[in-house]
Amino acid sequence: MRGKQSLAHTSLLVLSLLSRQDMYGYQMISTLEQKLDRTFALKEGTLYPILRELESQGAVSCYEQEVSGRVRKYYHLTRKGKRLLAEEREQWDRYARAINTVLELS
Amino acid sequence: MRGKQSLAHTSLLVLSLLSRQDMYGYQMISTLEQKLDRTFALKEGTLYPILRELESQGAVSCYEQEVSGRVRKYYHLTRKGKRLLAEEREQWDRYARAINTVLELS
DNA sequence: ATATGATACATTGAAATACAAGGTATGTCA
DNA sequence: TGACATACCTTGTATTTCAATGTATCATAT
Repeated sequence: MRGKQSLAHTSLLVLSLLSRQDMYGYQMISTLEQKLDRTFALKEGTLYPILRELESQGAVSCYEQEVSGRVRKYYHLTRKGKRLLAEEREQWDRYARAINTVLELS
Repeated sequence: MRGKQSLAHTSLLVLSLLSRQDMYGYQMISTLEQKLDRTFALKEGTLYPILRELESQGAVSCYEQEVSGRVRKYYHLTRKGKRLLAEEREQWDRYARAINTVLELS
C-alpha cells in the first residue's frame, strides 16, 4: 500500500467536488473548509499539484473566467475524470471497509 | 493534514490487533493478509518501524519467547497504548465521516 | 488615501509515510 | 539437499502533504 493505494483520497475529494459543478481552486478549499469544519483542511500546496496532475491525465479540463476584475481558473470534470472518480470511490470504499473490519475485531 | 492527520491509520491497525492479544510481527502480517484478503498488505518495511515507534512511545511493551526453536518477539498493548488506540480510532472515524460527507454530495 | 483582510493564483523545501528490495537465520518436508 | 515457510530487520526511494512564502487584485473601514 505504497502512497497511492492507501491515500490518494485527496484527489477523490477534488474529483467529487467537481462532479457537482465546475469550480476554481480557492472555491474548493473554502468549500471543504466550510463542509468539513475543522476535521481537516485542504491546503494550496496540496491542491494545486493535484489539479495539475489531474489535468495532465485528462481527468479535468480547465478554463479561465473573469469575475469582477478577478481571473478565476475553473476546472471541469471530463468523461475520463468521471471514470476516475468512480474508480477512486470504489477504492476508498474497499479501504474503509478493510479498516473497519479489523477494528470490529477488537 | 500533514502525514499524521490524514494517515497514521496503519498504526491504528497494529494497535487494534494487539488489543485482542499479544502478537509477534510476522503474525500481524499474516493475520491481516488473511483477514483483508488482497485489499492491502502490511509490509515488513512498514510494520517494524511502527512497532519501534510505538515501543519508544510506551504504547507497547515487548518480550521474547522461544517456540519450537524459533525466537518470537511478542508485543503487548500497554495502558498507554489502549488510550492511543481509542484516540486513533476516533480520529479514523472523524476522517472517514468527513470523506463520506463530501462523497454524499455528489 | 491607505491599511487590512479576503480573494485568487502558485512554488519551494522539508517532513511523514509506505514499500520494494535486500539481508540473516532457523525449521519443515519432500 | 533444496525449497519453502517462518521470523527477524534495514536501506533507499517514491509519494503525499504541508508550512512558508510570494504575487496581485478587490472590498472595506479608518
